[in-house]
Amino acid sequence: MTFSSPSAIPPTWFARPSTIVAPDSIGCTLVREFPDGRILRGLIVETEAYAPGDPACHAYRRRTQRNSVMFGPPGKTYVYRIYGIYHCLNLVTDLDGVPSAVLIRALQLDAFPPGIDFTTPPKLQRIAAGPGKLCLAYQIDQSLNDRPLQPGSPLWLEPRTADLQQQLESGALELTQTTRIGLTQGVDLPWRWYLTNSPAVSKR
DNA sequence: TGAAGGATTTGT
DNA sequence: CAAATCCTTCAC
Repeated sequence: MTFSSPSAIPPTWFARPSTIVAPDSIGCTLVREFPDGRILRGLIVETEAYAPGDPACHAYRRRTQRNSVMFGPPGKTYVYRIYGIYHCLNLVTDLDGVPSAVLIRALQLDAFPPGIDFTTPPKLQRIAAGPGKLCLAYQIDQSLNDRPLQPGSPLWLEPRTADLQQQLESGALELTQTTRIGLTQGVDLPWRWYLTNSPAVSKR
């Protein structure tokens, strides 16, 4: 017997500009279901937006095989390999035909991920502090590209808890908006957001 | 068909 | 600051 998760974020939620979805994603939970059925959850604490007309966006020049999923409907994964070593996870956003995405840059995990040997275990708060590191922890590679973000898939999102939402509204928790990291173009666009003072953010 | 370089991370 | 490492993208 299977039930659709009432708390999963629906595709329509992603059908907005990446500059809106990116800050809205902070505080949501990224859920990973491994092939063996184990579930891992992490709070999204850092994101970046990539949008049409943005020279740093992979889809800036034209549609290619790699970036094609960004041109498609929202609510799917866009995973790419970076520097031949790591992977990065994006959420495809905005309307079908509008190439844009939100890069997930850091997660605050609630448990150590399975399947990884830590000879010298780092702090739990730093294990998913960075886009490449969170993909290692979540075992995300290109086989998870172009997957719907919904229960039954390897990855999906759950909304902010009422408590966290209230903390944001009351100012007990805040978002910091600043410029993106590691770029050579579009360096001045303030399209990076993170949960202020979170110990799991990649860089401050 | 070849060459340059990248939305990173770690260690020197 | 340089290395690791590979594949995408663009130029010839």
